[in-house]
Amino acid sequence: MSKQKINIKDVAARAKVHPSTVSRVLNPTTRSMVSMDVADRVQKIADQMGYARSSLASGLRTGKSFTVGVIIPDLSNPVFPPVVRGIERALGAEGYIAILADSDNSQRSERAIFDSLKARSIDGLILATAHIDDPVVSACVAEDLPVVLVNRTVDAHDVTEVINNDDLGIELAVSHLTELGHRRIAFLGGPMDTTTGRDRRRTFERLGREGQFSFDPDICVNCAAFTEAAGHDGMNRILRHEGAFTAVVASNDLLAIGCYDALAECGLACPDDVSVTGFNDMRFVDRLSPPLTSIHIQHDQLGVQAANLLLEEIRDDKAPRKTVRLDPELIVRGSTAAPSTSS
Amino acid sequence: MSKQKINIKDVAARAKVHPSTVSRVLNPTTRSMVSMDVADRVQKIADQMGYARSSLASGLRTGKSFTVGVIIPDLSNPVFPPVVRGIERALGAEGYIAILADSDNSQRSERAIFDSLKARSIDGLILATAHIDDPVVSACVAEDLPVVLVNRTVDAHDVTEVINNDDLGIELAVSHLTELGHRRIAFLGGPMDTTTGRDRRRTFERLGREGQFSFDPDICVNCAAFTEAAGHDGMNRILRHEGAFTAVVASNDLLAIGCYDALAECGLACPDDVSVTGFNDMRFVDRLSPPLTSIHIQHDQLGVQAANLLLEEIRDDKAPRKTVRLDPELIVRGSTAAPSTSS
DNA sequence: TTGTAGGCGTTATCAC
DNA sequence: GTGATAACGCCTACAA
Repeated sequence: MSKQKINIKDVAARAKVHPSTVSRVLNPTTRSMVSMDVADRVQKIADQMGYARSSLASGLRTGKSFTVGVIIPDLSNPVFPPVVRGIERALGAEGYIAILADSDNSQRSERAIFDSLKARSIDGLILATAHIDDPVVSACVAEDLPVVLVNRTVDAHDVTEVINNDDLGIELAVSHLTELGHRRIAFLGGPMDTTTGRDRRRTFERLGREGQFSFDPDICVNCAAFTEAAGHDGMNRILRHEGAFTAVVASNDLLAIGCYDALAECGLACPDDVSVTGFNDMRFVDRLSPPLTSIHIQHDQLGVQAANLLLEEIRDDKAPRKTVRLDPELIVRGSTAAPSTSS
Repeated sequence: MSKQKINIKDVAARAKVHPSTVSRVLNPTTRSMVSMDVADRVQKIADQMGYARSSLASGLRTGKSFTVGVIIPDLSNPVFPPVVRGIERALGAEGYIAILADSDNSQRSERAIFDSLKARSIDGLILATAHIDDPVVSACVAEDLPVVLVNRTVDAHDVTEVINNDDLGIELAVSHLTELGHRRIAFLGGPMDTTTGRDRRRTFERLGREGQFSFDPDICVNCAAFTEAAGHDGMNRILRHEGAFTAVVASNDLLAIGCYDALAECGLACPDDVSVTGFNDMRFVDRLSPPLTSIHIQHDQLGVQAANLLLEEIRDDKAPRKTVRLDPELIVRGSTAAPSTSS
């Protein structure tokens, strides 16, 4: 049975060489130090015996664990699974694995997770949880732990990040609506302590001030979280105002879904009475009724590039911090239409 | 700076005690062996210095890593994220963490992932990927690695499993339809190499033979995968047959969505022409058009219980293998209605 | 090219 | 109750 864990010494004994020789053979970097015939023989025996290096022991010795932490704010938000898959695929290709943790949108548990990850001597960290002012990010920087932010970023530090071009995203949404003829546009924003929440709102305001439509702060709300419930709530706040509007830009698809609910409760039809745009183009929004016009972000690439940049930094201390900004795309579906002339 | 990792020796030096004493203090199990005052002092100093035990070193010495592997067939299938969250929550509460891997529905990569996990000396494994005959499960059993299957199971081994009561699920779907008056019911099944695929079909057939409706193998197909595309394809195969039917039982929500597409392409309306039931009640199926009648399974509990049973087995070699079968619930929505009298 | 020896940080075991 | 010692499995100067 392979029940019994076999180690480098066992292999050495069978191959009649010293354990260090076996170590050298099994290590791509040092393999060239050993003669071809011995190397082949050792390799064959190791395979036969089903030897597998203990990453604990080798990690202890070398200080590298080939393990990366990944913290996600909410795995049940369909934006993240594809990002996670991208991360895993890219890491796996290089022999790294991911410890995944869900912070449940709580900064406190993010911190706790971070501490627990540190104790496991991870080689690096990918954070999808960044807040504008984020102690975990600061800690990584202070401790020189390689870290890459994905989707969201922070203000303070020079940290590698792979984010969506949110300016472009909001521009696409707004110009789509203005081209349809909308002039009074409401905004359903996200939490202002995240860059995605804040920056999408900023861009929206800027476009308003630039005259692309008539900006009215009364119909621009910030939601407490990127959830359907928060979107529902936020939309109700907008509806309470007098300000007429013919369209809503939601800064996230879940908010848009909450918006759908609030509109329906008021007897407003989408897109006949109000057009709605989402953001992220998460899975299944094409099957809502009406199918949601949204801003498609490159979920997969977000993950893949984050992982690859992290590996670069792990391998090279001095690798410069980078910012990758991926361009999104407007996907027009049934939730947007020209404003009805009657309104 | 805490940049410099501090270890048990550093703490010992500062506290003027032997490293083993520090180890004893920091270890809940052995803390009682040391006098209260020394324990307190050491603890305080350790906290001050920001000491964090190296889980690598301690794992190497003790043979326990407090790490569990989790293999998921497809994280982008919305059934799994809540299961994963349940797993993580339960593991985290006990100081364990999860290495998550997505096998991409491929048995080959499942095997590769398994090997890579083994090398990381995980304490146990949770598999959501089980096939009826699964070499990875066999390997776990052979090597005495604690393993828990979730959602799907295997035939051959006596392995702890946390699964949905699929018999009940199909019964709920079928009796809902027969109560509505349906007599000719089609079946859109999953891959026959998974227990979920096979057993749901078996139950469906049994109910047919028992006379609950008229069973017709021509309108019962097995899909190659639990995906929309496979469901679409499968439904087309059903539609090609002469056999008239007024309802479809899909053995998974993604298949049901594919079914929606195929029906729409044929100009058949749901539920007016054909009623459809899904299975899993994954997130957002309540927002499809029409909202999908589905079998709600306890996603979260599936994960939580799997994690807890795994912890039991990790802690006690001799813990008996258990089977937990969670009862699902029928959620009636807009995709089912009485058959139209015209058909 | 291969062997030797020491240590990564922790803890089990023995001795005091 | 505390200290000393060895070992978990691996890697890497250094020596031969």
